[in-house]
Amino acid sequence: MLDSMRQFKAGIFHALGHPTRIAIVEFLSLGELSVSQLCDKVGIEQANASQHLAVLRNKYFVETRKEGNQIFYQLRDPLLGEVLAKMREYFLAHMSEAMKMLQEEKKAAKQGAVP
Amino acid sequence: MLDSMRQFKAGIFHALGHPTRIAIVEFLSLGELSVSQLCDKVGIEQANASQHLAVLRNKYFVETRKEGNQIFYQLRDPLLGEVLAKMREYFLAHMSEAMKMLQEEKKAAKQGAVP
DNA sequence: TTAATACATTCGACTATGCGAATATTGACA
DNA sequence: TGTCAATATTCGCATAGTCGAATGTATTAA
Repeated sequence: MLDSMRQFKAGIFHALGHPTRIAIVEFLSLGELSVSQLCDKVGIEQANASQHLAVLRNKYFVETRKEGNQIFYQLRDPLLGEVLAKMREYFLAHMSEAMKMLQEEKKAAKQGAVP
Repeated sequence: MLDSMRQFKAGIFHALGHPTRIAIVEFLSLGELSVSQLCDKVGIEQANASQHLAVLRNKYFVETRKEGNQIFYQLRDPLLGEVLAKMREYFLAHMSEAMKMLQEEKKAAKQGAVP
């Protein structure tokens, strides 16, 4: 049972563990958006957006409203915003490390790009 | 730059997006532990533990203390505990959904197990 | 120095995830 | 009805993550 709970928690984090989904959640935290609006803002293909939205739906992060032809997504619980706010605190408190990590990621990306 | 920030955030969530690492963080939140102690508590192989600890180290979630032959791990920032506490609130507020998700995961696991 | 212990890293196999292209579904409207 | 527009799903491929076994590296003790 404990293990199930951990699986649940990990699932939550995992769903937020992709930059595109972070972007989606951030945009939605400002208000509801249709899929095509999200595609524009985030800058991704429609199919890809649907896939990421499916992940967020499966974890009950978002809910949808159908209006004619299109579907509007919005965040389901302001608590999620608070979690992200706590995360922001964490980011600020560890800004120097954040920068270090970003540097390292850039380095790794460059190495990967010159094979 | 915004994108880098999102990558950073996603990296944080991603690092917590695995049940084994959740377990590790939960045990460490009670106090520091050596690797072998963690292996016992979590119930995983030593190599696997090292791999997961490497992920947590790369994200600066944990810090280490060497004592003789062994290495003790502890959480690095109580803020992380607060993030997890917020998450706990979220879990409690969505308990019914959590159960639903667990049911679905069990179903999927059973289907996968009878090919 | 050698042997043993504790931890880290690498390796190979497997699984999962992400992407765009193609395809399906649904609703609006002529 | 047929067609278009918006969204979802499926498919094939490539990449990344996970696991245990094997190997590497320190550190302690004999």
